[in-house]
Amino acid sequence: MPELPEVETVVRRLRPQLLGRRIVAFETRWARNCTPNPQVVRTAAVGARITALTRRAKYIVAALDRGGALLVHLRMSGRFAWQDECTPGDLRHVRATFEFDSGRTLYFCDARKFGRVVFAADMGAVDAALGIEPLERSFTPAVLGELLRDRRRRLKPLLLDQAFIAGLGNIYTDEALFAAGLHPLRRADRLDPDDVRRLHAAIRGVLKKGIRHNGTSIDWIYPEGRMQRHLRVYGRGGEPCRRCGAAIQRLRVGQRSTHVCPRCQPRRGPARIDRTRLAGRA
DNA sequence: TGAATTGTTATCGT
DNA sequence: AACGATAACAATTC
Repeated sequence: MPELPEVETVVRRLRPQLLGRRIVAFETRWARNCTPNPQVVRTAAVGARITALTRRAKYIVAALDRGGALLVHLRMSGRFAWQDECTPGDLRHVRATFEFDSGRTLYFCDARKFGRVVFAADMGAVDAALGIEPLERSFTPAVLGELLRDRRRRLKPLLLDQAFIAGLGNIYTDEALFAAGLHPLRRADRLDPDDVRRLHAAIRGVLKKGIRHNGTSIDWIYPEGRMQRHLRVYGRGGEPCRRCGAAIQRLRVGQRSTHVCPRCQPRRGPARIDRTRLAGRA
């Protein structure tokens, strides 16, 4: 399930191959995946040149010289594969094809058909619907603190909300909360400044590490990453915490499997001993 | 056979 | 009434 680091890895690999290329043909083999519809996407795409290939949240964004942008969301199982490099597995799940003026054809393969190909005439509207980019300079501890302050949701579903912060999925959310020592059920507005600082550093830390390792491999869907060897809690239910040895718990939060170390991530803030008050009572 | 996966949407409750 | 929680949904693999 590609998240920010996996999408970033895909974008970086594809960028030199797609930049400046003109799309000469587009076909979809699964009309429902085209937004708003296949006709609009094809009309916008065919004949257009790609002037930039970037990432916004978990979207791959191809800016077009004729205006607007082509967006691809991989969702659960989307992958790109060049026609001449396709595996038999890819070939079974081709949902859309892009032919370029280079003569090569790029397949969008997607076993579960959740992926989306979107034409956005106004990228500003897309942008406005998405939360802050955690790796941009504007994402500071102070900004995160402000965003959290007036939210009463539990941390885990809030961090997964793409309109709140862009790019985190189940894996990196669990890893970030562990790295910050915060329980996924903690309420957003109950963090103290030090909690916020640790969460900010943890989010950026796990995402950067993910990108450095080309993302996390997830069975056949995304085989190229190495980040899975560095996961501290995700997928480790019942195994000992690498930091304290306690058994990692697997729970369900907002219909998502959630992994937590009960000792490193207490449900309430760490029990700090207030010595002045103890002294006063004695 | 059912559990697991993502993000959006609809619905219900506070 | 706005926000939060919850369930359903799309489709497939192991």
